Amino acid sequence: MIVIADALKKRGFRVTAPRVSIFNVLQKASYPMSVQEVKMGTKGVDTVTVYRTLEAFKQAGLVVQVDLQRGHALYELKEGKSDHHHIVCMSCKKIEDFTGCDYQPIAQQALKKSKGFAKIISHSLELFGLCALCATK
Amino acid sequence: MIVIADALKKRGFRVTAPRVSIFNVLQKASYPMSVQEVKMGTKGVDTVTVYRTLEAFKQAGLVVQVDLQRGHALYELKEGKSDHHHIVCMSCKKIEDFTGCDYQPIAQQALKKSKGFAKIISHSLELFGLCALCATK
DNA sequence: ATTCTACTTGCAAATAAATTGCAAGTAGAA
DNA sequence: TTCTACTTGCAATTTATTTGCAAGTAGAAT
Repeated sequence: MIVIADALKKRGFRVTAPRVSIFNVLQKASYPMSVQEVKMGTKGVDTVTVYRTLEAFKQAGLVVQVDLQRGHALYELKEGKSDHHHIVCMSCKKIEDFTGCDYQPIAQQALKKSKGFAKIISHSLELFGLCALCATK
Repeated sequence: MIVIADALKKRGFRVTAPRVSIFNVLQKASYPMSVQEVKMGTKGVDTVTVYRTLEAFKQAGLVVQVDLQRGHALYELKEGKSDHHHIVCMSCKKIEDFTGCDYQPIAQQALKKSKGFAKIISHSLELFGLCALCATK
């Protein structure tokens, strides 16, 4: 359990109401959220502030951006469950987490074979398919 | 080498100038392109047509959408090199391909462990890091 | 070759996503 | 308590994507 104020201070962020609120919203979420959803979750934080805060949190490594081929980005706390990814139903958009992405060897090999890359910092991996319900339709 | 007209007909698409043009642009590209880039590559195809065509090609399995955490989607031909992915420089945006993503076991295991998914159709995997040049700055 | 129709396209306009500038507000160091 | 650099909200842009519709046309049928 991350103590919000500490997490913010540790990274040089000021502890402000909008940031705490956004952090809390993300912490309660059980799936990656859109900017709009995060905004709804707070009480009155401006959309722009949500954008800026999520971007800052992302830079700081507090938050991860998730792209699920929708028209907009999603965000979730990195928190403890560091290296999990998502299975997404292409029909109903349901999202489930999965773990067991052993990407280190893949990343290392890719790095070695690459022509001009020095280091890998993060990765994204998402699976797209059909949930049991949508598969029968 | 895909014969454009055949590829289109085989999937029930009419062979039209915009489609052939868009296909050609993608075929010449050495990296995933944005809608705007594709449009620039053609001579006068409307932006909306590019959107619609890319979406149709994607549904048909001709084209793959790539999300690199920019504000917009990128597209590239699926073509022969089926299962390649990208290493992206977070600083200068340089893109390089890599292969060797053995995702089948990961996908199978994720599917098995999942609560309600029936099948996996596609996946995305991107590596984010720094190229040699940007890493020194 | 001509006809006909369903599929396509371009244009205009709407909707949605993300960014920028700036003045006012405030957390936290001094 | 003071002061300043960091933050925020609001307005306005810019960029991305979608939708409606009339006009155009590929390709099947004749």
